[in-house]
Amino acid sequence: MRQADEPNPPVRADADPAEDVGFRPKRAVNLRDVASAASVSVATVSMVLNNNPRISRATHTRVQRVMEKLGYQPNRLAQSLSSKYTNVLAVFLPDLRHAFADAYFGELISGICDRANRLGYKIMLEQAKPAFIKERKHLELFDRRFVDGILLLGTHDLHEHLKDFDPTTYPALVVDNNPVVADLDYVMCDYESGAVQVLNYLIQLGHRKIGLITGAAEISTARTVRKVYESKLNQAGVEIIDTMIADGKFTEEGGADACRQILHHHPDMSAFMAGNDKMAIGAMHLLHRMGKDVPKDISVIGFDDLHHAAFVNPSLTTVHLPLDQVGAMATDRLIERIHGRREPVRELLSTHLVVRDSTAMARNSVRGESESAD
Amino acid sequence: MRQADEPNPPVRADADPAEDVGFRPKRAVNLRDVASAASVSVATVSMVLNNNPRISRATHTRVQRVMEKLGYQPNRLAQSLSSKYTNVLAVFLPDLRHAFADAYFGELISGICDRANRLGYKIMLEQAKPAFIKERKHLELFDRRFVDGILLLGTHDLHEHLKDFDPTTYPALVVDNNPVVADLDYVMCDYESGAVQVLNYLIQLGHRKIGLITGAAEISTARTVRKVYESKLNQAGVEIIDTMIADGKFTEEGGADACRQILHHHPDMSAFMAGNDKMAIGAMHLLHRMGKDVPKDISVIGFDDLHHAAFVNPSLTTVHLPLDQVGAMATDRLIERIHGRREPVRELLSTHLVVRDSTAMARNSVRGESESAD
DNA sequence: TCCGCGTGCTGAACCGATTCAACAATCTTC
DNA sequence: GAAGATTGTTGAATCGGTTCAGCACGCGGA
Repeated sequence: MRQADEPNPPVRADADPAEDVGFRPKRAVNLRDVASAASVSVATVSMVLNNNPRISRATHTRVQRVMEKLGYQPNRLAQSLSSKYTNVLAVFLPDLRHAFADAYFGELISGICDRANRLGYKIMLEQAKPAFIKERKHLELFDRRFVDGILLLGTHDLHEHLKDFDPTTYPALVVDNNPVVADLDYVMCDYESGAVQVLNYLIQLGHRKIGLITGAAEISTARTVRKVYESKLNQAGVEIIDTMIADGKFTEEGGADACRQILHHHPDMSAFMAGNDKMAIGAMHLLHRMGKDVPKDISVIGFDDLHHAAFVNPSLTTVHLPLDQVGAMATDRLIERIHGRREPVRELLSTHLVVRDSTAMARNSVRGESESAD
Repeated sequence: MRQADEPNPPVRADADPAEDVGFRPKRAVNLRDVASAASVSVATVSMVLNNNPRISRATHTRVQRVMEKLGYQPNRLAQSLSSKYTNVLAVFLPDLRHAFADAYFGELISGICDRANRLGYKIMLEQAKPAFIKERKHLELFDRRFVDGILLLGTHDLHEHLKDFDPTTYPALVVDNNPVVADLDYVMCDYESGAVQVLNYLIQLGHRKIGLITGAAEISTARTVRKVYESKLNQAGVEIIDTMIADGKFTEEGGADACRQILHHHPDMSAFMAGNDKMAIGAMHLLHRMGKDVPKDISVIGFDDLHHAAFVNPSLTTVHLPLDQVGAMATDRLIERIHGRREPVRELLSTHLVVRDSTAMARNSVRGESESAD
C-alpha cells in the first residue's frame, strides 16, 4: 500500500527488497586513506587541501604527491557540510513561457556561467514560478544549503518576494534591472544613455512622429526608457499623446500588437523605438505584412543587440547592451557580498547604438507643431 | 598579519575583528531539535521524513506536526552525504560561443528544468569547454558528488569524452542526437521523418533544384538529413552534385556563407533546405541582401521551429521539433537509469512540417534531367 | 507456561570533510 | 639555562543527516 501521496523528498519506499539497485558509486578515496598512506593525520591532509600556511613545505608536497597518486578528490558534500559555503549560485529566471529560450537571458547566463566557473562556483538554474515562490522555495534554497547566493533575472516591482532577500542572510543580486520594491544590489546596463542615443539619432534623421513600444510599467528599465523618450521628444517640441506609446510585453507578438495599436491612432508614424529587439522584430514583421517598407516608410530601432538582430530583414538598428559583462560583474559582486561585503552594489555599464538597415532619414524632415491625430 | 585566511565556523568569533565576516547562516533547526521536541529518537524523525512505513501513523503525524511548528527543513548536504543520491542533474552545453543564448538549447533546457523540478531534481549548468574535458571535470562532477547524472546537449562524434560515461557508474544521456562514438542512451527527434516531409513538400511544389545547407558531418542528425536528401532527390530523378551541399555550421553566418557557395555553383537553385532555423534565417538574410525574393524566386525551409522563426521576413517554413518534450523525456529516462534501469534508451519523437511564407511553388515546374553546372 | 514473531522505536555507527584546543619540538631572548 | 614564543602536527568534536542491529512489547499457537 502506497499511502505516500505527498511528494516525499529524496525518498524511496524502503522495506521492499528487490528494488532500486541503482547507480552505486564505488567507495572513493577519502581523506583518511590519504592520511594513512602519507602517515599523517586527517587534519594535516585537510590543511594541505586548503593551503593552510601552518603546514610545512615538505609535508605539503609529500601529502600532495600522495593525493595525486591515489587520485583523491574531495567530496564536496562533506566539504560544504562542515564549511560555511556551498560554492553554488542560483540563477533565477522569471516565469515566462520561453524564458530559457530567450537570447536576452541566455547572454546574461553566458556571462554568469563563465565568470562563476572561473571563480570555482557552480550554477544552479531555477524558474521563479508562482508556486515556487508561494512555497517559499526561494528561501529554502538557502535554508537547505543548496546555494550561497542568488542572481535574479527578469525582475520587476510586482515581485513581492524580492523583499525576502535580506542581504546578510540571503545574499541576492538583481541583474540588469533595479526594482524599487526592494533595496537590493544590482548591476545593469545604462538604459538611459542608450535611450538618449536612440532619440538623438532618430531626431537627427528628421523623425518627429516616433512611437514607443515599451515594456510593462512595473519594469524599471522600461520606465527609464519611457522617461527619456518623453523628455527628448518634448525637448524637440513634440507633444506626447498616450496613444503614441503601447506595451509590447517584451515579446514579438506583443511588439506587433503594440505597433498595430499605435499605427491605428497615428498612421503617419515615421519611426518606432522598441524596448527590446524581440518587440522591434515583431513590429518589423507586422510592418512587412502590412506592405510597409522598413526603413523607407518607417524606421525601427531596438534594444539588446542580440546576435540574431543582425540577420532579420532588414537587419536591425539597436542599442548594444553588454549583457555578458553584466552577467560577469553581477557574479563578481554577488560573491563579494557572500563573503561579507558591506557597501551596496549599484553598477551601471555603458551602452552604444549599433546602426544597421532598419533606420533611415525621415521621408520629409518634419518641422514644428504636430497636430494630434484622432 | 592576516593568518586567518581560513573561513571561521558559523559561531560568532568576536575575538578577531576585520576579516571574512561573511554570510553567516544562523543555526537552523535540525533533526535533533525535532527529535527532542517530539520526544523521540533522531532515527524516528528521519524515518518520518522518509515516509518509512515502519513508523506508526500516530507517531508520524505527531512528529510531522512538530517539524512544521519548528519550521524544520532538512539540510540536503547532510542528506546527500549519507544517502546515495544528490538529486541534482547536470546539463552539458557544447563549447559554442552563444550556446546559452541559442534558442534551440533553450527549448531543450526548458523541458528539462520543468520535468526535473517536478521530480524533485535540481539542474546544474555546465559548458563542456576543452579545458573542462581535459581536466576530466566531467567525471569529477560525479566523483565529487555534485550530480547523479548528466544530460548531454550538442554532442557529436568527435567528442571522445563521451566514451567516459559508463552507464552504471556515470549515468549520462544524449539529448537530441545519437553520436556513434559511444553507445549511450539517447532521446531525440525523428529527423528522418522531418526531412522526408520537407522533401516531399518541396518536390510536390515542383522544386528540383534544391540546395542543402547542412551541419558538420560528425553530427548524426546532419548525416540523417543529408541521407534523406540524397535518396529523395535521387528518387525524383535528380543527380546530386557535391556543390549542391554546403556546411552552414548551424549558425546564421554559416548559413549565409553556405547559401552563397551553393548559389555560386548553381545560380538556378530554386529552393534551400537548411539543417536548422538559424542557418535558414542566415540564408534568407543573404538572399534578401542579394535582392532575391523569398519565396517567389527561391524557397527556404528550416528545422527546429524556434518561436522566433514565425517573425522573420518572410516567416519561415520549418520542421517543428518537440524540443521541450525531448528534454522532458530525456530527464525521465536519465532518472530511471540513475535508479537502476538496465535496458538501453533509444527514443524517437515525431516531427511535423509547419508551412509559412518562405516557401512557394517553383517558378517553372521543372522536369527530369538537370545538366550539371560548371 | 514458553516460544516465536511482527510491530514500533532506539542507540550508535557512519558518510567525509573542517577546525579547535593541545602539545611537542625548535628557536629566541635575556 | 630557564622562560616564552613560534612552528608543525594531531586527536577529537562537529556539521546533520541515514541506516542497521537490536530491544521491548503484545499476541497467537503449541
